Amino acid sequence: MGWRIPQALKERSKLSSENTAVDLFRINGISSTELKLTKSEVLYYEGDSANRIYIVRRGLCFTFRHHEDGRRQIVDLSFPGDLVGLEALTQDYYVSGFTALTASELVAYPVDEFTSQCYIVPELSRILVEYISREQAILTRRLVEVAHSSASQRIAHFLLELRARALVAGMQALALKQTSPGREDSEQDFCIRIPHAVIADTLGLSIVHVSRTLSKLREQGLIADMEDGMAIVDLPGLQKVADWEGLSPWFDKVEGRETPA
Amino acid sequence: MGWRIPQALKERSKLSSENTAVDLFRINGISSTELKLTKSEVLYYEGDSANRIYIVRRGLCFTFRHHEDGRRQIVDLSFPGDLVGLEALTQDYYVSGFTALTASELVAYPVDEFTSQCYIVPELSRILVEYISREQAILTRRLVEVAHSSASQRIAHFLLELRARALVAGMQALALKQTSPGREDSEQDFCIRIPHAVIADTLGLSIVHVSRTLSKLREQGLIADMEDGMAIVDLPGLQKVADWEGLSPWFDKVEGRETPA
DNA sequence: CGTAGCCTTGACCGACGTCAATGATGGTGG
DNA sequence: CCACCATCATTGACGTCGGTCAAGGCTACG
Repeated sequence: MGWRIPQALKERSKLSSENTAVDLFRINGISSTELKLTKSEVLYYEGDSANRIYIVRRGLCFTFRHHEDGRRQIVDLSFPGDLVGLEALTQDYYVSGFTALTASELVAYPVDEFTSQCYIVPELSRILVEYISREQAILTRRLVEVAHSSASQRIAHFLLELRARALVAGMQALALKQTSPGREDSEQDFCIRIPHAVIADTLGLSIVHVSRTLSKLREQGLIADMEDGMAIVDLPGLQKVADWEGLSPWFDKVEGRETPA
Repeated sequence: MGWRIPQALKERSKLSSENTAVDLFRINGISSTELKLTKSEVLYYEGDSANRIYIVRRGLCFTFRHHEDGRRQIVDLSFPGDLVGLEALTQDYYVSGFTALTASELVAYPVDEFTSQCYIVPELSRILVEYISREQAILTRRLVEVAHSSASQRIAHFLLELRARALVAGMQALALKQTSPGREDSEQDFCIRIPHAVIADTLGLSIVHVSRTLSKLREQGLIADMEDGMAIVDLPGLQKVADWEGLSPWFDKVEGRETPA
């Protein structure tokens, strides 16, 4: 029952598109509306009629659903550049709600204008498929994580994902600031400020346990409290705990035994 | 903190396409190859180079990934009519593996032929987006489920999902047969035969606990052992335990309180 | 008859949830 | 400037759901 090393796995997608979604929508004459959300403001709820698609320009938001017991599951965070509300393409009502974690700016596109174009313009189809696939990869990953990992692993992974996505989105830090200018990725790294409740609801843990687990990571010297949030102090160490493989969900180890059905 | 009743929620997708995927692919001249899988045969592993897309014609299969500790997570089951391996559209290597639960027949399409067409032919784009969205809905749902539900709820829900998807796919039962001809949905209903290990790996539970939980459901008179698998005896009862809302993930109750960030 | 899967059951234990009390912080209005 | 309150974080005590280990049974199959 050994580990089989697959071919080298590439980070980049086959379908890299040069234009951003925003550009594409503009080029194709889809009308846009700017809008702002204040912290904690809800853009739409589960069950609201779905008639718009959005792109986040600034700020940090998230998509959520509610369990019947009233508890909240955060399905995914949205960073600047992310597409939001794609459910509107295939459904009449949103299945998830969407709200702002920090004050945010979005652009809204009417979905009917969108659908009339999106299947005709190859570029748009492509960006859609690509984007939904990416979302799906993140979701799948999170599913595996929530189903099989310990609290420390989940949290470590979550912090790394936050960092990676924020960097991709061009944020130097998360609703916050960089610790000391000039540092890159050595001991003291990235600074994160986010309520424990958000971590808990994303990873399916209780707030209390998130607090305890963060304390443990702190004791282990992996993260530290800064004046404006927590910082990743030992990036390699945290990556080891989280079994980090990069933002893309590629595996660098694959089990090669016969798979019992 | 009351429940807000949203607008009536519809089951149907906005983008209902009359042609099946198989028809569409044929019409657009994409070359196809038939292939068979024996029980437990693996079609591809995580890390294999991704150059084909498949459609399941007969049998029951599933997509899996491995956790670094060697444990298996089943990401989704595939029923006849389901598209498989769409990761090939956006990535060079499969991120998940795919294998047959029962002897199965598939059709394979080369992905390069596919990509040259799929963004140009609106019908194809549409079916893609629609399909991936559907997959994503199931995934999201499962995430919420795994994160927040008890073992009985997860299992009850899983059984109902199996039943619903099998019926959609036109299977009268699951690798099996209908119990007594003439019954519809009264006391004795649908018959399911599936290894406990599959349930466990799908829902993130141990085999032992799956066994225990099924026993409990049996004691409660919700399911029963038949000579060729288990049958759902009390459908409404099971739906109540699972908090079943139908195959589509629409909520019929939405919490309307302000959402704390 | 022996072996290999798969299911079941019991004993035990640990990770995580719940409840509750206490602090730290920061914004707001008087 | 301070009192007040809301939000968020922390910590302890305690309970439980579900994992692990191990043994035993059932069926299928060579």
